[in-house]
Amino acid sequence: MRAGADGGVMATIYEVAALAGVSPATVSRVMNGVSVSPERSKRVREAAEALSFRPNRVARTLRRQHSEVIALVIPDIENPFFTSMARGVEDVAQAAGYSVLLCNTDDDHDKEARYLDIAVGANIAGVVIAAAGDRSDVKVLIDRGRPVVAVDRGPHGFDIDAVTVDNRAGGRAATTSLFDQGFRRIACVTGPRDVETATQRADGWADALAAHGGADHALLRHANFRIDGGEQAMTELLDLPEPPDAVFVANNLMSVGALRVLSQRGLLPPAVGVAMFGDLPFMPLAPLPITVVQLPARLIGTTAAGLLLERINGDDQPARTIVLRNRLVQH
Amino acid sequence: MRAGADGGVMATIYEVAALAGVSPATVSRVMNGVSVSPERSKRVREAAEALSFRPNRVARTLRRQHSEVIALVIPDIENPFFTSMARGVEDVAQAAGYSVLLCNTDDDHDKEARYLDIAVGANIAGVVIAAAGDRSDVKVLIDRGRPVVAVDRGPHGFDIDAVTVDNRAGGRAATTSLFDQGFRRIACVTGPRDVETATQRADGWADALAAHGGADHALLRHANFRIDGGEQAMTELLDLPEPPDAVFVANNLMSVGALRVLSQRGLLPPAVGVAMFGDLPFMPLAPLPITVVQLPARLIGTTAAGLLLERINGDDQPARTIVLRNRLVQH
DNA sequence: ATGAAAGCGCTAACAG
DNA sequence: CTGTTAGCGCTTTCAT
Repeated sequence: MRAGADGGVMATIYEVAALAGVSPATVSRVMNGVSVSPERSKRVREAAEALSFRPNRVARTLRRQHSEVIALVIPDIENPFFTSMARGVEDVAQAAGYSVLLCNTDDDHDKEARYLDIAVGANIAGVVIAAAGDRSDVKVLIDRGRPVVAVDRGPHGFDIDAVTVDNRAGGRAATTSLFDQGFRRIACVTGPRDVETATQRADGWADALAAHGGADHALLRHANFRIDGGEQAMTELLDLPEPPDAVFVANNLMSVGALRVLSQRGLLPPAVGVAMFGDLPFMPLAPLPITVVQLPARLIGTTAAGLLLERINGDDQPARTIVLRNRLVQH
Repeated sequence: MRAGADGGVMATIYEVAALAGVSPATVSRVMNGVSVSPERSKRVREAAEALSFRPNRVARTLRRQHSEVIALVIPDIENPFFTSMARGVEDVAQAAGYSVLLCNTDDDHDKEARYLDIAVGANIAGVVIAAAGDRSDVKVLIDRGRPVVAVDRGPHGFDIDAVTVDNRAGGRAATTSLFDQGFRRIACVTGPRDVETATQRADGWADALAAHGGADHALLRHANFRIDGGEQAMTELLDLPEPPDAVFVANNLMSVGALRVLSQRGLLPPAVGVAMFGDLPFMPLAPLPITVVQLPARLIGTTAAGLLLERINGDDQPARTIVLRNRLVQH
């Protein structure tokens, strides 16, 4: 036994082989379930147990040129939408014997690029990515033949698998619902201009109002996709000379912010119309009368991980885009 | 260039060396910031750029016996407390050039053990772990000299660094606050018996009531640390012949469940007293009159990651336990 | 079914 | 400062 980095010990396949009186190749075969005589197999297993041998995955990866790790690249690990998705990815990956390397990009293209470089260098089997923006560059992976699946938002200009929802239709449905409830000055709080889900959802809002004299673009706000973004945008809207009587908020966290502001001003639904894209997480109270476009976050994750595993296993059919259904719910 | 796993190409240090007209060792030195003549250094950099070379971290790790990856082992990635913590860990790790391998154990000891085995085999530099239970076994890591830092809950019987909060004092303070508000039949909903944070917080509850005739243990409930656990326990309590007039709930998600049940029955605070351990995440409304023991989740993460990095860098002073302050807030 | 041996890409002595 | 070389631990032909 040799000393490990910090004085620990790491039994190798050679030591197991020596103890079991077989060759290293035989140990390798046993560890990988390749046919070995029962008698030797037993000796190997006992020797491995005795030495508390753990196969060195680093060496294996170097040799096989392929690791059992996938990377999950998301912009905000504190957003419940992405954690649900992460959970879905993790479940599927784990069941297939893969680990998940978590990459929180914070919507920062540099951080994202750095992570993708690491993924390449680590011989990652594949990547599920919710891109920081339209122009995220997954070329470094594609060039090396690593499969990539886009979720939620797609990096443009790459012909890769994607799992999304119909953002525009969702925005339209939510807004239409507000209109049907009798609201007429319907505002929209959406995300950054360079995030395609944000613009699509806002387009849906505009669509819905087009039939009724058109959307008033003074009532459109772009904010970050966080709570403070929602607070700020909602405050601005309420301070307008002619404030809206309803609002469609294009993501879950901004909805929290918007509702906080409304709540502070005593303007809770149904006094004012509220529709939101994505579920309000951890709502502790009996439901407010709010219109919600429910996103199948976990399903997005499991679906994406499934596609990725197929690609990892050699599937090379043309790129697919899977559009998952979002359900409109009236609380 | 050789074919990669899926037909991609991966330039090696040898190819860069050949193109730059230097030895592989020189390329390695350039990539690692070891002194090399400026002229050669430039040639190497250009060659690397031209071949879009990415150093193979797998090979490096095999050689160095040490990777720049730490594992974060948590029971529930969908719990905002752990995601905040994860965020803290990730920030510090990333700043120090480390990546984070996310391990979601789902409170399952087998899953946890499997992940720890993987961590060992992957030559992980260290582990931050919120153990699935008291008896989580990090021996496999300790034996090999890999540093481990416990957060939130500590696996017992190991002399390792830990970052915690004072659970008992928090439980006591929250309960005392309810008593001071005039409530007299104060129930407690806490987590599983084999999770030390759960029992400690319940002990705090018992402490607080000891001075006033003692706690009524018919009002104590153990549930899982999830929303449904809180719902179930709260329902049971309210259905008691003599229901409580207040409740101390020992974690954030169970509080959501408890409040949902209360809300459904029209029993919102201040009609009934509510105190909780951990912040209510994403509260969309103006604050209810609730007593909250605020946990510095992110700080726990950054602190733990800091300790871990110190250990990775060779610090071998005796194990430390850092107890972070939790603040009592009246909303 | 089993063993011998080469080599995955990199780093770190060691020698110059 | 620079090149040569020997592995890190494992898998996988290729023989046997």
